[in-house]
Amino acid sequence: MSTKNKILDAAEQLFADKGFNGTSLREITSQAEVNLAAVNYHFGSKKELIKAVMSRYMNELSPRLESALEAVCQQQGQPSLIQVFSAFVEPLLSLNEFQENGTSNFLQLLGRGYTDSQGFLRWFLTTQYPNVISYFVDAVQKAYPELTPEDMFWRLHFTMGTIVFTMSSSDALMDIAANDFDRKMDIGEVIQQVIPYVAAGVAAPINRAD
Amino acid sequence: MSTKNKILDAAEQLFADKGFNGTSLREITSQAEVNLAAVNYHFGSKKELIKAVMSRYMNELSPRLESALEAVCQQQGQPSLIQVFSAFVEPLLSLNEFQENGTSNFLQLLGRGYTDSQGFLRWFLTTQYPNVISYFVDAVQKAYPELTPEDMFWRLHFTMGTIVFTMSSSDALMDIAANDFDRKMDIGEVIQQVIPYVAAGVAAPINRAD
DNA sequence: AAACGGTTTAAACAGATGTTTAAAATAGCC
DNA sequence: GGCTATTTTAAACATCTGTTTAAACCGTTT
Repeated sequence: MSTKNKILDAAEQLFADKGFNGTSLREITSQAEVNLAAVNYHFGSKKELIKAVMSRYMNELSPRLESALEAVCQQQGQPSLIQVFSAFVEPLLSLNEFQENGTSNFLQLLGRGYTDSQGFLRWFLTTQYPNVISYFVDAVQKAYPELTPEDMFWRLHFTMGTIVFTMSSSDALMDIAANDFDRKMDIGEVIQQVIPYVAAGVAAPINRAD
Repeated sequence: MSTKNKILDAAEQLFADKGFNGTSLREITSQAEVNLAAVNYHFGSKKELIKAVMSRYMNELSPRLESALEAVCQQQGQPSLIQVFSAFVEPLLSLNEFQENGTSNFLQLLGRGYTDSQGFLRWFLTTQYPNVISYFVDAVQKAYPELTPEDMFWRLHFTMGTIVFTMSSSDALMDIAANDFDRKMDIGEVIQQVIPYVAAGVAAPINRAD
């Protein structure tokens, strides 16, 4: 395994667990068993390392996501919102073959990126991977044509929030659920739990009474 | 204004903007125009300061929240989920009279607390203010009796996630909305937008097919 | 006026942070 | 083997972190 990949793997795990600000380069390099200076040699800076960790996942995920959403859009008849959201499941779960804890790590990183470091990661994702977003918007548009662009905007961000936030604390939540309900869930089951919720949320009737 | 309150005000604003880890005591004390050592003198440590900032809001909010939820529970007839969630609106908006940007700041702080510092704030809130949560669970239970405790657990956390996550990036989202749709919203309108979404999410049909 | 408790202050503390340096080690190539 | 370019290494860098210290300050009480 190359030094570069050892750093990426260690950084990914630590970033997911403790956030970007909460993880030092020394923690990363000692877990990766490489020299401290290797990060700046291979990546230039900590900020570039964060981008590299996210890019590795996005480059794996975004083509699968785009084709899955495309398939839903192009199937004959109007797709349901459940179908649109379900299109995410397989690509997301496939990250587990790409990397250990891949699905969970990626979603946690996404959550971190929205709140840590003044949202520069949100800028990075929306500018670097605009296709995923526009494909998704098209799919939802087809499934729920009555939704105005403005309502769509908000509901997509609510959805993003639900997913990302849930996943960023999914480990803690799964622990609680295991204790309280005696049922051990994996990340796939949590995703299955959240889909009806977000689908119903997006499909909620529009309240123009106010 | 006392030194203690000057620190609390400055810390609140900075914590909301940049997170707990992302804000140093020197930033806080220089914005508050007090000496650096004042934080440790008055609060003991940074961690205690964080608790104090949150407590100031929770002590203001939780009695209002409890009585609002109690009122919804005790009204005759079965309350709707929209009513349950709407019970949060007035208490939350009342924070704006208590403090400038109070509503927005508090919700952002809540969002920070879930992801920053390994969730110690989640522990703090659930142990220090269990009444708010149990009142809320009761109210939802009444509004949607078919929901099993396990599904309830997940959907309440999805809801928490939606709210908190949306609000923690509400400033950025409101900016985008103002640009794209030429409509300036305030925090109250965002809350009104999110209520149908979370109400429909919690009310979603249970999928036991898997 | 003196003594006192509470508060503020400047300074220093020890440790952690991201980054840079220059020498050492390693690899690939003629 | 000898040369070159890439990579690794230990050490130092300057800066920032939360916290502590001890002296100074202030209003109150004796």
